[in-house]
Amino acid sequence: MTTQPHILVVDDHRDIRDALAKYLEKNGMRATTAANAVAMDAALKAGRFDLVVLDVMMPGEDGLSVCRRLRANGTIPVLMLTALSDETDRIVGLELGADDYLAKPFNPRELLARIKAILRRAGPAMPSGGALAGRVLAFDRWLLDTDRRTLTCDDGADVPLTSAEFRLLTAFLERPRFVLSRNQLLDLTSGRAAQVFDRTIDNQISRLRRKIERDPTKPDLIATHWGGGYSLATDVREVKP
Amino acid sequence: MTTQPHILVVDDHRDIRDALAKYLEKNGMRATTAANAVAMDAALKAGRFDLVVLDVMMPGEDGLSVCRRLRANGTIPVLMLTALSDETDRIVGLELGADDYLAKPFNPRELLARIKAILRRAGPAMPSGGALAGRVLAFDRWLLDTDRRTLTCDDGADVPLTSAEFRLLTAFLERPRFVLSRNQLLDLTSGRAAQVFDRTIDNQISRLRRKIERDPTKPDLIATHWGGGYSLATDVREVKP
DNA sequence: CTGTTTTGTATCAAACTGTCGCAAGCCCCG
DNA sequence: CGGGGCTTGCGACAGTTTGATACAAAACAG
Repeated sequence: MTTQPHILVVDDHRDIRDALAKYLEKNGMRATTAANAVAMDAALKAGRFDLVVLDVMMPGEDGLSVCRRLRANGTIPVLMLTALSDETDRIVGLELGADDYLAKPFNPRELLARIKAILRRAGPAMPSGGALAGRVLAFDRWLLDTDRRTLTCDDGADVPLTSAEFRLLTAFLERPRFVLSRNQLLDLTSGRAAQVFDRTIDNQISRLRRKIERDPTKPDLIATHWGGGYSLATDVREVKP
Repeated sequence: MTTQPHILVVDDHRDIRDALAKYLEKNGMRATTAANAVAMDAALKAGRFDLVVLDVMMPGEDGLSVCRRLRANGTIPVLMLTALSDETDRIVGLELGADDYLAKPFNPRELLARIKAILRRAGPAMPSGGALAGRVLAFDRWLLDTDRRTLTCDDGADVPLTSAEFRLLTAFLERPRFVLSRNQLLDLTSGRAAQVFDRTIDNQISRLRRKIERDPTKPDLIATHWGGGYSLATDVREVKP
């Protein structure tokens, strides 16, 4: 596997959450944690994940409800955890669309094995243009054709984008007005974690700005948030294909 | 799923085997049974299956051994059954490549749910060998007749494809919008692994582009993913035969 | 206003890709 | 059976793209 799989661990117990994340990271994966459904939604919106490990028993929105919601909105694989060894509960979870189910207390090695089994199935099938494949998006005075990866200006000028620029722009267009940290952007564009002094994203922002900003000196479209990251400072609408 | 999934049930107990097959058939699947590893091999050779339900404890070749063999020879999903509830056994099965594991005695409803969960993942990526046989596919402004191996343009022009070009194009058409690495493409088109500096796929992509792209200088249909591979940047629809 | 941290961008080396040309292999046909 | 034409794999080479480093400019803290 060239890039590490990214796992989102959702559990209300901090100790379980952190231990699990640490164990996954020790075994060649990237892990992010969320304490409840709300935090999970934020994380999903902000980053790209390959699988969600979801505790059924949580205060706030129930794990089963969350699972149904995830299934309705996308295809991200879900592995459910529960303190109950109740069979009915297990079946309901699977029928709601979970990909697997594990009863607590569990052996972390088994969890890892199950995660790998699911990823083996789901992994190789990654769509290319993200959720935007085949669409045409309009923002500011630009039109982005996600198939041809070209930007067309109001005045008819065609600006070609490199692969990295396209992925960066796409990350923004999927989350207009949302502030994304360098880490998140690096995750979204190349699926890797940032190194200590990583100016990669700064550079790509700079290059992208040079192509799409009216005046790259005073950026309009991509805003800098000091100490925070960047955001797309305009709305995006989809053009009927 | 348009056609019923076809399940192969491998268990040495006739009563379990038959009851399971009947239950699966009552729930919208096709089921075939085999009493041991030898019978399973015969069945796999004779028909196309979507999943194998495999008992671990069998006279003759052991279920774990069978699982390892299945995994080595292909990608068909495997769900293991066992009388033991031993955790180690379960983990070994998963690490050998089983997609899931269920301890006897089990609730058939849970088995069905797990089968569906696996198929949901494995389903979209159907085995390639001639999945397109006898069909006519339309994409962009082209029509590909997979039987006659001819490519016809909107304007009526007939473009002949070489064997390698046809296999490459087919690989893309079976997985529109999915990024395929050079390794995967080489595997799909000629079944071999890439060498260190292997420009074979680059060349074939170049040749294919010259035939199907409007402007081979600025490819529209086959997109390059820097450091990743290539993808078909358009949808594919099947034309009624 | 001064020192520190963060950001923007130029520059460079390395990695990656597109394409050309050649040679070996294959097929068809005379 | 031999020859010509096509197909295919491969090395070579030039042009892009990319990440890292370096340093100046900008933003912030007191």
